[in-house]
Amino acid sequence: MATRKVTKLPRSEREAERRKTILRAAVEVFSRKGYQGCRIADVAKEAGVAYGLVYHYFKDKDELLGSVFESGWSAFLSRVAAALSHESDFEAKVRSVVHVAFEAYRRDPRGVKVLILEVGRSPSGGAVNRGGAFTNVIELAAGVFAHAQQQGELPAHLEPKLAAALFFGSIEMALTLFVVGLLERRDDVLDRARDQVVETFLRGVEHARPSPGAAAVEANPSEAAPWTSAKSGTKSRVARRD
Amino acid sequence: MATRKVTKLPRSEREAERRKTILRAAVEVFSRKGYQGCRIADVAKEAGVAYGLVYHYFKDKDELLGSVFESGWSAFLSRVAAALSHESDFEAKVRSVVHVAFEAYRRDPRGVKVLILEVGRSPSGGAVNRGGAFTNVIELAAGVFAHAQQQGELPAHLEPKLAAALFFGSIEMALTLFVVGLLERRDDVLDRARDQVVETFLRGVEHARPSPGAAAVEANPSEAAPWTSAKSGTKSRVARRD
DNA sequence: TCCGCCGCTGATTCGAGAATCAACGAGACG
DNA sequence: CGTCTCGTTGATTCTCGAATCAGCGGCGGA
Repeated sequence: MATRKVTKLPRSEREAERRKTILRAAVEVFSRKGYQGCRIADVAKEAGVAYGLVYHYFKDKDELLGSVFESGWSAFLSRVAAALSHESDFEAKVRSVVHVAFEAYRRDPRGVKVLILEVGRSPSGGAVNRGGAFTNVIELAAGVFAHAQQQGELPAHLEPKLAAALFFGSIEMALTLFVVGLLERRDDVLDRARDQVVETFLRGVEHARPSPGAAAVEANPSEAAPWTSAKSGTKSRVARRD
Repeated sequence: MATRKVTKLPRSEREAERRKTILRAAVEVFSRKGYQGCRIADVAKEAGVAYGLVYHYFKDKDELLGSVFESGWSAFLSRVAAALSHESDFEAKVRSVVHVAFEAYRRDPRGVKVLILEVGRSPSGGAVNRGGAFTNVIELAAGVFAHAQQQGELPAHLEPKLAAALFFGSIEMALTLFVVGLLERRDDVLDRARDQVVETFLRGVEHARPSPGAAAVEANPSEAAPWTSAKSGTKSRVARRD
């Protein structure tokens, strides 16, 4: 968007730029039509380039979609890894990973949607090793849980891989609520949801604590039930376009 | 499987039987190749019928796949509803729904895989109203949670829909572990996993209690860590073929 | 036993979209 | 300023699978 052809870029940079443009367009189309449903022609049109150019940058459809997935997923993975390395105690780690996931969604709902809707779902034949990616996060997280168990921060009888699955399953489905529009994509809603995910995972539904500052809200009846969006007018209508 | 053509059935019943055969075949192929990836020819071959017959029973591909989804999903929904109506207190409801889900997986892994891999994931254009189905369960469960809140069994500050999402997200991802082969599909593993799902959801990872009878196991070192399957030969290479 | 209906067959048709390729022209380089 | 390179174009070709349809034969009824 920003750079029109006005700015002269050296050959190589212009090329890399093109490639990224196509990749972005692919994410866009992919998020609308799904892995199998999208046509190369759509991607080309979305990117504003000729049909054939897509094949100049990517061997075939599989490679294109593979790249889309790859770049999104590795970005997410590295953010998660970074978050984990910044924190030392278990609760903080859990909190920061959830934070990363929600932040990613806030930043790029489309991209997250693509990842959510495709990871681990689709025929084993596909070029993209989604199954492998799925396995990776699960095992990364499982390592964290196993470590927490050794530190005595977590009951020893839990299976770490399963704990990891419950963790990411919660995050994924929570984000799915937003993706499908059951919850409104609004900052305050996202924040409270994030807290509830963390609390429920750590302490269970029965003992989940309210979001920090929720007490204040509790005292103010007019803002009492932010979930049910009493006054529809406020921000409402976030530009739905998924 | 059981009935060959030996047993003479009245016309109408034979037809209904055929229809079911095709539906079953569709589930099978569908679970292998995915919604978009499967070809009608595959379904016909799998069912052992002529290509054209598929079109005799189903208007087109979409209707076929819609029926597959519909029948599986409605069966699941009614079991869930039944389970809910049998129990009165909150914990029991949670436990029994998880039980239903795991039981469904035990009975028909392929079918569950299809539901898991397709529900809520795919372009909104699809004939099947998967999104609607997804919304349905979430809202069914949300009702249960809201009711529990009124009974004081659950903190009032939780958003019921989100709680429902966390609940089903946990179940789904737990089953996914089995579907992709990260956990072995064995009765004892399934049982323990089921308990851990319930416990983690109700009380959180930090306070999840061991499975009933785990204490007994705890006392017996040889059976100590069934998760990590000390003796390697046991689990290893689960016959990946989903 | 014979007739006619209709469940069933699978080769054929048809369209959609993936992948190719020959040609064009803008920038690089002398 | 001319030429050459290569990014770019989009019509063309080719593949693959959805949907059709004309006819066959098993089954039930008379």
